[in-house]
This record gives sequence, structure tokens and C-alpha cells, in this order.
Amino acid sequence: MKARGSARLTACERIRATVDVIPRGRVASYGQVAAEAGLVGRARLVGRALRELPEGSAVPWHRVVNASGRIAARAPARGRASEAEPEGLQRARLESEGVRFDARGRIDLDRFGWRP
DNA sequence: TTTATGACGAAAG
DNA sequence: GCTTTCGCCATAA
Repeated sequence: MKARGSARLTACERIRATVDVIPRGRVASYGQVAAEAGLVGRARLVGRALRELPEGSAVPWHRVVNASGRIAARAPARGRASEAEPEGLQRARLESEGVRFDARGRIDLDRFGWRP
């Protein structure tokens, strides 16, 4: 076993496990997930971890939003206008779970924010 | 094996 | 509300 067996999982691995624990109908901010994953101060790691996740992953990445309660701008403005995962998709998924959006597309973290 | 780059959100003013 | 800054990690060669 390598030293990286179990006591040294990559940050992305912990983030994946944490996001997978987010209950349905609730959303967590990147900082929230990072804090639960033991990576306080590395919220950006969560964003990168989600980017590395495969499409068929069972991780509810759509439940992760930024601290403003807005949809996590994944990579729609990266230059790929033909992206298969527009922001609308994430919003549709959250609405399907019962999460309500503000008229501007914002979520009330005070109401739907994940509280561990 | 090492080095270098890229890339992401949060916070503050 | 908007913009800029900071530092960290993983990947690739």
C-alpha cells in the first residue's frame, strides 16, 4: 500500500464524499463543502474537484453553489458555446428537488442552505 | 522524479 | 454590484 492509501486521500476524494452527503432539496456553498471535507479555506478546490468529476458520477454536483447562493458557473463562458451542461440544467435539477430560485436566479442559503 | 502552468471561488474595498 | 486580489491543488511534460 502506498502512503496515500487511506490517511492521505486527495482533496478531491474527500470533496466528492462530502458532496455525496448533501441531502436532496438542499444546497451547499463551495466553502461549506470544503469545510466539511476538512479543507477550510480551499473552496476553490471544490470547484476544481467537481470539474474533474465524470458526467456519470453519482455526485450531486448540481447542489453546490457559490457563496452568493447563485448557480456555480461551471464552464459555460470557457469559450465552448456548445457545452452540454449549461447553467439552466443545474437550475432545473435543483428546482426538481424543491429548491426555489429568486427572480434573479439566486437561492436562499438561509432556507435551502445545507446545515450539517 | 521534479518543475511549471492552469484553473476555481471567496473576500474586501 | 462590480472589480481585483490571494493562494492552493491537480495535471502534464
